[in-house]
This record gives sequence, C-alpha cells and structure tokens, in this order.
Amino acid sequence: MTEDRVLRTKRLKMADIARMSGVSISTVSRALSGSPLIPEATRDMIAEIAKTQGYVINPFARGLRLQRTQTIGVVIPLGHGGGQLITDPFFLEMLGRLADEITLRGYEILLSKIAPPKPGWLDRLIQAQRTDGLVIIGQSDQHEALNLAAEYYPPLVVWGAHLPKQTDCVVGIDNLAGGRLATEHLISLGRRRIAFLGDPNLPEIGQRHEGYLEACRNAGLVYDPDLDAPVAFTARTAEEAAARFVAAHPDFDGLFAASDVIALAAIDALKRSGRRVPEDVAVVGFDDSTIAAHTHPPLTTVRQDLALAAKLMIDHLFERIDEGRPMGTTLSPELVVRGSSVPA
Amino acid sequence: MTEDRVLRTKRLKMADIARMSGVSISTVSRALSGSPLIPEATRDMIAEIAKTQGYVINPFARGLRLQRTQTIGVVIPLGHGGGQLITDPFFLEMLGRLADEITLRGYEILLSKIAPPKPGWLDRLIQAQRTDGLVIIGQSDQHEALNLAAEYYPPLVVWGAHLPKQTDCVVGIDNLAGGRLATEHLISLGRRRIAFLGDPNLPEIGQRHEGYLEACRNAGLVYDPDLDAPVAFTARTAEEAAARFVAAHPDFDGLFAASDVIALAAIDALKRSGRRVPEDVAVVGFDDSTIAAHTHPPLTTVRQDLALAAKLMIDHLFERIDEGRPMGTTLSPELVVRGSSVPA
DNA sequence: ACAGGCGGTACAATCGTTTGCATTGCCATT
DNA sequence: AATGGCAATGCAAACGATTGTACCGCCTGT
Repeated sequence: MTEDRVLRTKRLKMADIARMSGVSISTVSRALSGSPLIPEATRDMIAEIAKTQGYVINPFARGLRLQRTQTIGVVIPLGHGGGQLITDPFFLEMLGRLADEITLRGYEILLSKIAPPKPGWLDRLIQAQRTDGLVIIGQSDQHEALNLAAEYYPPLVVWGAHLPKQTDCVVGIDNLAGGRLATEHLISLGRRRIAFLGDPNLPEIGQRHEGYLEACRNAGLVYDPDLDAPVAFTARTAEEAAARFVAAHPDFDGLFAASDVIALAAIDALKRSGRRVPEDVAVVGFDDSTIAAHTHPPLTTVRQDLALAAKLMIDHLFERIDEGRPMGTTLSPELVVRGSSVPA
Repeated sequence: MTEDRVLRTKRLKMADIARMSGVSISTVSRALSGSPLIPEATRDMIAEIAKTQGYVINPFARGLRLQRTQTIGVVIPLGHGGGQLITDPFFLEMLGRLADEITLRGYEILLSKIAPPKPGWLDRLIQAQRTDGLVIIGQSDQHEALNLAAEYYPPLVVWGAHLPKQTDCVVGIDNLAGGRLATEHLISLGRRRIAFLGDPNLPEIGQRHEGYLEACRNAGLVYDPDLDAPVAFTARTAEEAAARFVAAHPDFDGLFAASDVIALAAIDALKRSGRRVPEDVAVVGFDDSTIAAHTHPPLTTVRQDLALAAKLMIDHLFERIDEGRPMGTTLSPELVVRGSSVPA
C-alpha cells in the first residue's frame, strides 16, 4: 500500500476536511469520533479523506470544548536542598516506568520539574487545567501542600511515604520495614556500630530512619548519636557530605544509606580512606537502582519494585479520574543481599 | 505575609476576575499580560485580585487563540527492536538534562514515547500543534522520516548522528571519532582480537562501528568477520545476546561495546564464563553514564557531555522557533580510561 | 392525501482567551 | 464653545473543536 499522504506545510482544520468531503463540520466531527449518528459509508469516506490529508484534531480546541486534556501531569518536586537538576537515577527510572504506563492508556505526559517549590505551586498546576490528573514523584518537603490540594482535587496520586492524617492517595513502599530490614541485616552480620546516612526531613527517608532506630533498639545496641547524625544534603553535595562523614567517623562497622546514590558515594569515600567494604564496613543502600547490581562491590540494598509501583499509581489515578476514591497502597520492600555487606 | 489565597474548588475564568475587579475581560487580559495600555495602578489591582483568588490563565484557551503553546515536545522513538520500555540510563539522563534546560526557559515539557514508530508518527505529532517545537532523542531507525519532516517543519532538533544529505538540525557527538578512539585505545594496550558489540542499524552506532573498523584497518589488524558480527538486539535482550556472544567467542582479548549498558552485560557474561576483565579481555563502553564510574571494574568508556548537549539542542531549537536556521553541532567525544581496560 | 416518524445532516452556541477597533470622557488648544 | 487628541476601557470577532436542537426529505400507514 502506498502512503500517498500529502506533504502539507499548511495546517488543516476540520473545516478543510468538511469542504473536501462535501459535508458540514459537525458531520466530520461526529464521523471522526465514531458517532452512530453518521452512517458507516459516510464515516469511512470522511475518515479516509482525513487520513490521506494527514489531518489531526487540534487538541487545544478539543480540550477547550471538552474540558478534558487526555494528558497526565508527572511532577517532580525538588524541595530538598534546591539541587537544580534531576539526577537521581531513582527519579528517572520511576519517570520511565510512569511514561510507559501512561502511554499505554493513550494519554500524553506533561512533565514538570518544580525546583524549588514556591507557595501555591500545586494549586497553580491544578488551576491551569492542563492535565486530567497529576502524579507526584516523591513528597519532597511538600507533604502539607499535597494533603491540602488532595482535599479538593481528587485525581492526584503521590509516590512517597504514608503519613498520619493523610487525605491524598499515596503509593509507596513500607519504608519503616525497609529501614528495619536493612539494619537487621547488618546486625545479623555482627555489626554493632551502625551509621545512618540520609536526610530524614524527606518523609520516606524519615521513616527509613525510624526503622533503623527501631532495629538498633530491638537489638539492644548502644545508642550513639554521633553515628545517627542524619545529614541533610542535596544530590550535588552527596559525595562531599559522605566523604566528610566518613572522615569524621573512623570507627563504624556498618552503614545504612538512605539511597543507592548515597551508598555509592560513601563506598567511594570509604575506599579512599583505606577501609575495605564489606570487611571493615558493611554497606546497605536503598532503591536497587539498575546501578546497584554492577557496582564494586555489588550493592546490598532494599528493593522497590518500580514497575509495579508505576502501574499501581496510574491505575489509582484513572480510578480517581473516573470519580472513584481508591485508597493508597503500601508495597513490601525486599532485601537484596550482595557483596557490599557479605564478602563474595 | 499571610497567604490568604482562597481555597477554591470551582475553576475561575477571566470573567470572574473581571467581575471582581469591576472591569471588562479585555482589561484583565491586558493587565495580566502587562500591557502598557493599562495604567499601573489598575494593573496592580487586578494582578493582586487574580493572585489572591489563585487564578491561572487557561493554557488551552490561550493556546487556541495565540497558536502558541509554551510547550516543547520531547520525543523518544524506540524503533529498534520494539523494546517497550524506556530503560537505558542514557535516554533517561538526556531526558533529565533536557527537562532542566526547557524548564529554565519557562516552557512546559510534553513527553512522548513512540514505540514502535508507525508511518506518519512524526507528521501527526507536528500537525497536532500541541508543541512549539520538538526534540527527538535518538534517530532510532527513523532518519528518513525525520529528514522529510524537517523540510517543512523548522522547529525540530535531533540528537543523533550526522548523516549525508541531512536537512534536519542534528546535535551529536562525533561517533566515528569516538569509535576510533575506543578501538585505538584497545590496540595501544596490545589487544589484537577486538570484538564489536552493538546494533549498527542505529545511525549513531553504525558510525561507532565505522570508527572501529577504521582503527582496526589502520593498525593492520587481521579482519575477522566473526568478531565483527554486529548484533542487533533490544534493550531487553542485551544481557542474553551478550552472554551468547561471549560464549560463542572464547578467543577475543578486547571488546568495544556500543553503549555502557551493553558493556556491563558483556562484563557480567565474561566474568561468569571465568574470564578476567581487563586481564583476559579489555572492555571499552560508550556514554559514560553515571553507572560507569562505579562498576566493577570501573568502566573505560567514551564520554558524551549530556549537559552541554542538552543546552545546545535547546538553544538551537529556540533559535529555530524564532525563524533562525542554525546548523547542527558536532561535539567531541572524550575517552575516559578506567579499570575495565587497564588494571588498577 | 396527509400526518407522523425517522434517518441524515446542518446550524449555532459554547469552551476561555487575545486583540483590532470602536467608544468614552476629559483636557488643552484655538 | 467647539474641536482635536489622548488615555482608558469595552465590544465583539476570532481561534478550532463538540453537541443539543432544528430542519429537511422521504417512507409508511391509514
């Protein structure tokens, strides 16, 4: 079949197709939307002409009229520390998964990076009516704003931590359990001086931190506030912060890092300061990013199933767009043991 | 300053703001767009009311009227092999960089994954008029379509390879030089049986492959078509394909992989089959993804400066939106030597 | 032969903006 | 006092689609 579509520089509108088909605009509109009011023969004729001419319905006009956009907004708020760039592979991987799920359902994706979030950012996003729903990747430090918006704007789904008195629909893993899992693993390896590295101001990480504390308490470890000095740092300064921490603490034998990126930075710093991983310090990360399996040594980490997470989020979102009110979902974390905690 | 913005469930339009301010819609429109026709006092008064009410201009109505969208489309065509998922960290990293650049300029980002590309996909994207310009990440196997579209649609910029008779604006690194660089490095290490792994149907990779051949020729190496069996595979089957290749060829001492992901897959396979990297086989990748520095052994690779690339692409794109016709740009690749080719 | 019904189609209002072109009121000039 | 000019504002026509309602033939039943 030859593609004899015409190469057009001019933009076509429905009126053009109407003229070519010898019918009115309304008929074209109905024909293209498959309305049963139009007999099949006419419908096919018009569809054929539209196709040959390479006509595409103008989504702005359509959206204006229908008050629907066929678009989902994916938002990455970068409140923590104001690092200007999206660099964490976790965000990018999640974004990729979400993109797959949204495309699958025939919707477009509007990507927004919010850095830093200014008061009212979410309301503005909602009021702009550019999207039929929003997915927020990571609560960042915006829990309050999200909760507030969720009260009057249903089609909103958040990836992150479950918090008390939550009105928004959150999908996330059980970070507390994840933190516990990671720490218990280190303890079971005989480690006694276990450090924590991460910014507990982010709700997800705060909960991982809780899990860490809980596991330490349960094991009757001596509480050393010096090792439990949760540092806040941006993606950009992770390396530096990790290096500083490692230099300042020559005596820990286990490390739970709140993300794989932080874990890697720490491992680098440890190596440089002459300490062996895992012999001298056993390290556990969080996320199981694609990197984790290939690092040296391979990273023991807590796995989050992003493919499943993305699917769940989008499922919930569409349910909410259709007036449903599904609750959030908590996924189970899974410990993946590799060489950074147990010698090969 | 207290944020006494009203929490509204109802959507505001300009008419509402007009009523509240006691002026006409036109005046509100002009005031909000900062027209000098409106005296400053009135302008401020209206702006204040709009802000307090949390009013946001409806982009669909505005876009319809102005025929401008304040949106850039970022497109990832996945023609090669039909892997359904965006997984390659290279794409994601590039996407992140582009997102930063576009956001910086006050534009929105419409993300499209095209998998697989069907005839007319690009024309449809253009005709939909949803975006003021398009950035295509990777030519995939769509060089023809891109070239054709570029002839009548200027605001189109492509990341990829420079090809003869090209009408589209391409930004990319010198892949030929990159391939040569990588291969010469292996040769300089004394390697003589150097394999190539990658799908040369993708233009970028085809050129890297050319560079590989050229370097081999220049060094007077015996041409072994068996080692130069360029394999086509999808992201999903990379591991498997690499494993098969490694198993089938017990005798090469150098490997140039067309991407870091492939290199890692190959290294895994080599290790599993008992061969040491770099002692038995020296490996060079391509991209210098964030992973590369942290793998075991750290990956020697050809670096592409994505931050710069993204900036250039968006610069060119906006020039083209403003009726300019900048040519493409070729960036220089840079060899980053690490442990996968030279023992630590 | 005429009313009623129905299949096809078209008219026109609408979605929320922007903007060319009035229109208004006021002041200065003659 | 009439006029011109100007600053401030409003009217109304686009932009390109969707859809309730009206219309137009034509067939059927009586």
